[in-house]
Amino acid sequence: MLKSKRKNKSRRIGKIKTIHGEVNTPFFMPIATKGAVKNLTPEEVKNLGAEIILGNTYHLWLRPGDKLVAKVGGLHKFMNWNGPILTDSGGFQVFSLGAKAEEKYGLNGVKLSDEGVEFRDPIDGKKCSMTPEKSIDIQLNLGSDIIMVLDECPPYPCSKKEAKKSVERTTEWAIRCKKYFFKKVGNRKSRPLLFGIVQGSIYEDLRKESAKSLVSLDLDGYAIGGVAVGEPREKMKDVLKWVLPLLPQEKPRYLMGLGRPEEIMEAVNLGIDMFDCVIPTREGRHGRIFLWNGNQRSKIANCKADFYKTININNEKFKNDLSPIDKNCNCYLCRNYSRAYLRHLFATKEPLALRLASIHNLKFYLDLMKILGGR
RNA sequence: GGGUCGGUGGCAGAGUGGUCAAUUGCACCUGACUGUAAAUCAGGCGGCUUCGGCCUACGGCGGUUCAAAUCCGUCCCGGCCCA
Repeated sequence: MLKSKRKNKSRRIGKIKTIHGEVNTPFFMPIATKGAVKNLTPEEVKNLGAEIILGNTYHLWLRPGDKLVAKVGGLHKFMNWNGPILTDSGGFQVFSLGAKAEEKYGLNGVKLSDEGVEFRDPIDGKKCSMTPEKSIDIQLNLGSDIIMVLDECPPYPCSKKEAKKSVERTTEWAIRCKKYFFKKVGNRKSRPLLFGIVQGSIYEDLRKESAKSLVSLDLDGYAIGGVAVGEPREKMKDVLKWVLPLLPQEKPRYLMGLGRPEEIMEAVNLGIDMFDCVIPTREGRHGRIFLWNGNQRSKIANCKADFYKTININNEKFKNDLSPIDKNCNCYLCRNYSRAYLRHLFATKEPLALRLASIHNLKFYLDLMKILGGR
């Protein structure tokens, strides 16, 4: 499925086969949590160079409901995206809707047990419970191409005791997911892929234990989760160095939720194939724009982190700046509009600002992946 | 002309003797954002500072008081009512 090329021994270039077609690695998945990449049409996302997107089990289960999506023929049809879709399992919401959210918003968070997770829907307060089997069911109903097992993503910092517990639970849940998945899928020739998620916080033995037990399950691919949750950057690199050698060469590796461009570059160089992150779209909506910095290709080839910079287009200094956003970019925004115009759109809260910023930042990320993949 | 209510920081609008350089909202400035409860959130927002304070400010001027955005007099300006 995957082969490695180039001088850099760890860096890999290959393809992943899914029901909805092949995807070239390394790749970045724009995030369509609720069945839409915010502010963009699927056609636009595709034209920016995205080959695969990510949807979320938890959100789509609550709204509009996986049954409805199944009824109309799956998420692809429902949202009019005919490329591959990876669905996250809902495990991350255990983390993101957890204790911190409770503190901050005064809402009930989540209750974890060996059986599964009990959530309270933040929008209407309704109690919902998620189990490994339910997560698989939902993802199958959505028609996902790459299904993630339900995992427990602990916050940072996390005591070793808690991290150990979460690894054990994540492994146990992965076993249940696999069992249930194949019970449902049977021997179908064309079936979704099922990925495991390595946890273990910043503890070497736990990370390794997690990776080994998941690898023994012989899943279709492996993700590394529980990173970029507040730990020091060096720790994240350590995690990759501990885990990656234990993962099978021929199977895809997915670094969940990452990241900043230089983090992605570093991770690709260490042997990661798949990424997803809200940064380009969310930060774009907040006015942060990613810009290429000169000879980006050679800089990336030389692993230099200064191949890009960011600006906050809201800053006053751009008020009268009639120059293009990024003269090294040929996206719709950069071809047609000035910095002053984009700033004006943000300042006056014109929705077009969000679209243009999302288009540009996603193009930046997707172009980065092309360069990293030698495409 | 008479009566009446009011004039507060870019705007709106609190405060009605000391705890007021003055609540709050908007605007403005800056920052954060990593498997999206996120077009969100946080901080700043008179000037100077050796960071302890100092100076100038609640329409103008003049008073009362140890002390006034707050009380009194007067003038200017605005809204409403009566002639």
